[in-house]
Amino acid sequence: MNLKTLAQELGLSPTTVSRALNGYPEVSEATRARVTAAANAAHYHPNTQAKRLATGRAMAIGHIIPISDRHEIVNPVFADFIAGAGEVYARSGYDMVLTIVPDADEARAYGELRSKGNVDGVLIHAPRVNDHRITMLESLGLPYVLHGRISGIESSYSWVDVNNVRAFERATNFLLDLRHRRIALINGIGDMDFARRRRRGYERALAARAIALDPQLITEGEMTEAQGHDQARAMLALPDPPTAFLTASLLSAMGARRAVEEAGLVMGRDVSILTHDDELGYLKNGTAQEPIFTATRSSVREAGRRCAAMLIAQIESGNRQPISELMEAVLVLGQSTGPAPSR
Amino acid sequence: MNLKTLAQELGLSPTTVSRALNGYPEVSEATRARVTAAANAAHYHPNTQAKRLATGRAMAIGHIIPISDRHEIVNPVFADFIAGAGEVYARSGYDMVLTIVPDADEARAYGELRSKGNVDGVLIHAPRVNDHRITMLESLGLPYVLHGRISGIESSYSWVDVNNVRAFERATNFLLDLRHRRIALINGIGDMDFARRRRRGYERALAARAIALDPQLITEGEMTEAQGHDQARAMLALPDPPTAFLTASLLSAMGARRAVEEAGLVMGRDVSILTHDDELGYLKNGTAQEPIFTATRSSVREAGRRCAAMLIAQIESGNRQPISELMEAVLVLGQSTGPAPSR
DNA sequence: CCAGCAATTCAAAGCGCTTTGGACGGGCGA
DNA sequence: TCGCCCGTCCAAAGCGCTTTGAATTGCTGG
Repeated sequence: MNLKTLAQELGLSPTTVSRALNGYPEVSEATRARVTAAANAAHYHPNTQAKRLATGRAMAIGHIIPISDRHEIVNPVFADFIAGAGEVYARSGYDMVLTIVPDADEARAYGELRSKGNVDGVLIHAPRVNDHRITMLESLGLPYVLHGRISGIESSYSWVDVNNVRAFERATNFLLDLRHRRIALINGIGDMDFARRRRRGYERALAARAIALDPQLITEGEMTEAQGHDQARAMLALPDPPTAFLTASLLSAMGARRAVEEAGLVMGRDVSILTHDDELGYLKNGTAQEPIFTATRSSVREAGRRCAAMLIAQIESGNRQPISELMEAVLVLGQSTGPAPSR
Repeated sequence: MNLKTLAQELGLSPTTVSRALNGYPEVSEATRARVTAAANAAHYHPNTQAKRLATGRAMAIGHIIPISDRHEIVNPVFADFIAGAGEVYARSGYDMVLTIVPDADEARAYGELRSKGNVDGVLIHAPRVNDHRITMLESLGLPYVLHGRISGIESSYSWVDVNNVRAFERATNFLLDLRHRRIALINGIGDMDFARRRRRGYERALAARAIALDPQLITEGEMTEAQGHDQARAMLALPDPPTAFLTASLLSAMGARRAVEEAGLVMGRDVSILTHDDELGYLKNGTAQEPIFTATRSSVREAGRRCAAMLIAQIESGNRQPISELMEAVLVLGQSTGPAPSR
């Protein structure tokens, strides 16, 4: 079933049928009703490719996911982000096209996406410090929105991000208020921009109370259970071990908890753990009313929604002015933190 | 830059240029070389929409992801599966288009995908018992491959699946050989087909040794850390608690381990845990040489690759004969299992 | 030397839609 | 009554590619 035959059946021209279905005013309401009725009855949906070719709009948003041996971007956070963005795309009639590329080919992938014209814009994930993608996209002239920010870049660009500095500064202050002085940071991978910012918040809070940084208490890595466990265990074995851990993800926090328990200590009493919680769909921090871990909480799915909405707005308005949105994390109290044990 | 202008610059007709680039034989090697050189220099890539319209092939595979309040399909397993499939798509020149829909609209989404013609086929995730999607896709005439199987359906269809029955039968037998008699099953959601099959394997092994099923030792649910923890804790509090747990995912196993440790027991000595491990990229079961949990192991990413390859093969061959592939899980030995403690 | 053939190349139609520029007719004001 | 405008509809061009059918060229063999 296509436009032409539908038009023939109705005794109308394709022009009129097209206009009726797309809500143009130069068609009488009577025929519009007749046309929509017939279209529904015939389960007619205009061919996407033809529509795209005629309008020059791909009605699709690209996500490029680099895959490397070094580490995985296809992680749990990514899945939830995608889900949030996908909701918005679906509502707005956009397709989501995912491209998995070996990370050596990433730049080429953007260029091809552009020149093949199969997306109207792209969403950029997991920016690193001094990430080169922004300059590349600028030169391509392809609309984009960044999930996160890039510390090394001066020029302005569109982004949605959590206020990571503030979140981790508050978290650190919270632990300091509980009289913790040996606070460890189990961070995400060091050249990820969000990890850099979290560390900055942590350092700022310590500096404000004139507490010297102890490099032994700062680690980084892929945010897995094993990372949390191994790094926490190593730090607990130090001569002067930390009394509190700040972790970058729920998985790391779970690993840290295991290390704490293995050491015969009680979480929340002997050792406090405070983590960032992305509110992943399948990895809950207890219940909303009763969290297990005290956490800085910010929904990554919501971030996905906002990124998508922002990108679509940019595309449809044709506006190239960069816009941005900073989300604040809330600090929720769980059972994993308590006053520092007195020595 | 488009075909026409490229052809003009070369002093050739669009026909010839198109043929040169697409490898048709009726063009001399000399001009083909000249054309490809010019195309590369100009960074020319044929417009995807136009190509699709002209060829009638979308060069895209659809994944429909229903989203419900009840539970999340956007889970970690999904992310890894997607990554595997995406690798194959990228190599074969296909796009991956993800559609997120409220699960009430799922059927409609397939219909639209079909009639709008923006995919050449679809990959079906997470089949349930008596899943209706197969019959629907058959009637739509849209090529598909199923990741998993559907117990209630007699007709044949294309699928890739792990031999879940056998995996869990072997796992159960392994525990039985270690003299465990109270073996608990912490399963995935009950109406998921894979959960049903795993349970069948478990039941079959017990039946073979004439051990009665104890419904108190069988639970199901979303495979999260909390599920593993809560359900294991409840079972450990029974008058006659299990000495071994069989869990459906690494996350559940981690939860179960926590419950075991909270009860003052030692995993691998007092209580054994054996889990299924999907080999997720960011959720490793220790290292390959030294697993933490004894596990039935099968890479879901590899499953994604095989599903994608199978679907593309079907599409390109035009073959509508159902094909299928059964993957066997391997049983790897970790530190989480040991002989049943003597009473 | 020319018919016949293979190797190259091209013009033009077509994929299914949108959109521009008109055509047509009815109602209104002058 | 006539002219004009507005509401409604349509024919045809065009989006950028592929592909059919035909044209052109250069050779070969009789």
